[in-house]
Amino acid sequence: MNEDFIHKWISQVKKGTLSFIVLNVLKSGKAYYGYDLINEIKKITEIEIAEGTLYPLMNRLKDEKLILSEWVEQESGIPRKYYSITPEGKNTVTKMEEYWHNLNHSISKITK
Amino acid sequence: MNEDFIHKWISQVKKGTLSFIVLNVLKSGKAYYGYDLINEIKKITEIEIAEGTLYPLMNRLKDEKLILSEWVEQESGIPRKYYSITPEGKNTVTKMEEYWHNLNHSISKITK
DNA sequence: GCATATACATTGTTATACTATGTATTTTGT
DNA sequence: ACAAAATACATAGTATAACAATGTATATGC
Repeated sequence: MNEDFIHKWISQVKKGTLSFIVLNVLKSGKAYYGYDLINEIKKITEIEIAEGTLYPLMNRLKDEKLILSEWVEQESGIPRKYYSITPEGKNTVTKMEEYWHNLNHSISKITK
Repeated sequence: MNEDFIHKWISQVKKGTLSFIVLNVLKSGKAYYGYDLINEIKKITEIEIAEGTLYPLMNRLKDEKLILSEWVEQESGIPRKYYSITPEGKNTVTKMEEYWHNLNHSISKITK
C-alpha cells in the first residue's frame, strides 16, 4: 500500500508541530534537559523525536529567545543542558495555541 | 514581537496539512479544478494556499496515484484541469485522519 | 569485558511551502 | 474603448525543518 507516502506525510506534519509540542511541555516553567524531553514527549504523546531533530530544534528556539539553556554538572555522569522557557516563549506558545485551535476547527469541518 | 517566528511556524505547520486538507475536500468524489480548490479551501477553512504551492502539490498527489486529473474545455474561457480522488486516495486520507486525530488528542493533553 | 543506556552534537539528504515570475483569456469598471 | 482585475494554468529558486547516520564520552547491568 501507500505506507511510504504516509510515512513521509507524518514527517512533514511534524514540521512545526514539534516546536509547538516542546514549548508546551516547557510552558509550566519546569526545566528539562534534551534527553529527558524526548522521553517525556514520547510518554505523553507517543511521538518519537529523533535526537538529530531535537538538538537543532532546541538551538533554533534558543536563537529565537523562546528558551534558555544552562549546563548543570551531575554528581555522577555526563553534564546536562537544561532548557527553560522565557516570557517571550510563553507569549509565543499562546499565539501558536490560538492558530492550532483554529486550524483544528477548520479541519474538523472538512473531515467529518 | 515575534511575528516573524510565528509566520515561519505557520508555514511549517502547513507542510503536510495542505495535502490532508486537499484530499479531504476531494474525498466526497466531486471533482475540483485548481483555482476552485484554492477558493473553496479559503472559504471553508480560511487557509490561503498560494498557487505556487497548490499546483506542484496536485502533481505530487497525482504521481502518488491519490488523485486523477482531466482537462475539460470550457464553452468560454480557459480550459480547466479537474482533479478527482482515487480509491487509493480515499484509503490514504482515512489513515491520515487517524493519525491527525491521535496527534490532536496528544496535543490537547499538553496544551490545557 | 561487552552491550546497553545516558547525554550531547553535527553533517548530509529529502521534502515542501512560498515568492516571484510568466502565459493567456475573460470580465468589470469608468 | 481601454485599463485593471479576476480567472486559470505553470515553473524556478529559496528557505526551512525532520531524519538517518555518525561521532564523542560516561555509567550501568550481566
